[in-house]
Amino acid sequence: MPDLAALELLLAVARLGSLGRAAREVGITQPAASGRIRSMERQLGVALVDRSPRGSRLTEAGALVTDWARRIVEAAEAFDVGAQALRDRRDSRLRVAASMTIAEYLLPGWLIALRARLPDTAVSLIAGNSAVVAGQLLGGQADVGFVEGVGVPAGLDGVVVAQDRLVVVVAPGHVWARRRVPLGAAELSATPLILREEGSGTRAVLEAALGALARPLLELSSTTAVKSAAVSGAGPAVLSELAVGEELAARRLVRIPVEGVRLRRELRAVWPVGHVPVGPVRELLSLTRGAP
Amino acid sequence: MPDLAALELLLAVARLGSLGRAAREVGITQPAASGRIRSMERQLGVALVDRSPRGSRLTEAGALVTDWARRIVEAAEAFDVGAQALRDRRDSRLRVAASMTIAEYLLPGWLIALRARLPDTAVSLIAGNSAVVAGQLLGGQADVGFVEGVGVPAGLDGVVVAQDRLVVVVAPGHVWARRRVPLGAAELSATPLILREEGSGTRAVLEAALGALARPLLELSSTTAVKSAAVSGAGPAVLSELAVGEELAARRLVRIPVEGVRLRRELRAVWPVGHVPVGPVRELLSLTRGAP
DNA sequence: GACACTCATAACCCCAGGTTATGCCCTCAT
DNA sequence: ATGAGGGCATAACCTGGGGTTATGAGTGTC
Repeated sequence: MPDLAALELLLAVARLGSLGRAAREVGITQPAASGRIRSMERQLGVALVDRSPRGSRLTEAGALVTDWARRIVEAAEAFDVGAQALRDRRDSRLRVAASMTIAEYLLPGWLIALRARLPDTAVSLIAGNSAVVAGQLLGGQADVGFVEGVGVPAGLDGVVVAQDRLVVVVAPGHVWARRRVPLGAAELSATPLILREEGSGTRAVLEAALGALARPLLELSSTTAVKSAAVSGAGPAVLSELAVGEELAARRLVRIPVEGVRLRRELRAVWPVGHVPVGPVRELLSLTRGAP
Repeated sequence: MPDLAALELLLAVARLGSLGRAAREVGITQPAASGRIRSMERQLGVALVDRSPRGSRLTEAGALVTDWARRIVEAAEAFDVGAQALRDRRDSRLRVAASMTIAEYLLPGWLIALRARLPDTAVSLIAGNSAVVAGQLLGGQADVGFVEGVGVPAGLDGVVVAQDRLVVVVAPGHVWARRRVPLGAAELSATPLILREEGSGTRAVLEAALGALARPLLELSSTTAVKSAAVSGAGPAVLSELAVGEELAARRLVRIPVEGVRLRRELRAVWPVGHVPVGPVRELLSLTRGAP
């Protein structure tokens, strides 16, 4: 498996049309770039770039590989911006406190977009539940927060920035994967499901929407664990749409349509009452408005 | 930036709850794993795992980082399975020929799923346009093909496995990003757009749906180039929904609803007339049925 | 024909990350 | 209590991948 730096180099070559220029962009010398690309081609067993005395162009296979690589590099960029926010807890100009779900799935994308607009704004991130977020804001340790669930914590103002829908998913092998009729509320509430433990946000929403729930098939302590169990065919699970996007795209999970149930919760940006968002906070909010 | 192997190690630690066991799983020794995690914590400036004499558990920050890391590793897995298919052109048991769009966006996911069901089936991939795919199939160099566009090439049978929708997108700063009324066909066809060059599949679909088109704002030669131009605010672009999923999620692009135009094309699995799909081909098709 | 650009090759060098060997800490069973 | 065993850290050592500089060869362009 080639490493991240090599993939970035490949993207640079694709964009700039020359090994040497790509090398300069990623901060290495031309022979180093030449060698890296070659060793990558050896690893993959396919020629990736056509060298010519007046530049380098991607081959067919190279274009394909590059597009796959781009996805890795983009995920790495999200990781990087998130990690940086986690690290820079000191004297950041924009301090964000966010719930886990938001920090995990939405924030990196927002931060990448924010960096495009305000490249020099250092951002710091603290992740925690609603109470933690409220505490950070009221204690003056954060400038803006993001929470999920019903209502705004006391002492805070807020706006809805996104909707989180819960979806019912099963592994592709499950009988439900073949059904074409939407699931009804009655049937859903009568079926044992894979769920988070009692008290979790998603479970609360589900219980509120359905009233009674059948005894869970499995109770697990993290979203990831629920997802893995569902992927491996243990049974149907109910999860945030945000959490299963990749799995649905890759067909590791299949979404089962549901009708007659309202499985949404609001994701809100919040700030202390009276603090009208200005500056970087305002900028960040303008990015999030209308997000999925 | 930590490297891929380190991220995989972190995921293993999260899953197994012990540095030593994680080390064994990824094929290194315990001190090596210990060192890698530590150097990663140094890089990120955050403690990721709580070591105790009876195992290691992720910290809060560690859980967040791990979830971000998981996305990178999953993208890398898709890369890997694709790259392997590209390499193993010799004596593979399942030879797939696919159009670029499908090879790029859908096939890796299918191959991961297929590997879960048939771990020992070597898959090879050839990417090309419809004519290439048809040639490969009729010449006996491929077992199954995937093509986009209207109709099935002569001599082949096929089924629709997915719909590809074209979407209108703009950068978040564009005026259209604020509009709430759907775009009409007339308005769309009167607006200069960023498009692929004449003759490309997506452009053909657009022209078929709209009749006349305004002179393009920009004509570029790859989907990626169109996307980059749109992201950097050059203007509205029309692209396959498959190509812009990430950008929409990360708010680098905003989708503009359109009404009164049918912007779809079918993605089909194809095979030589008479060759009823059996074995691995049948298995692969069962995975793709009903995909987005 | 000189220059400017491409890429490749060769010789050298360094350190990140691996290994083995060992010790400390804690828990649990005898 | 006391060893056995699992879990982690530290230390000393080794290796090779990937970097560097220096140079040459091919192709346009002025």
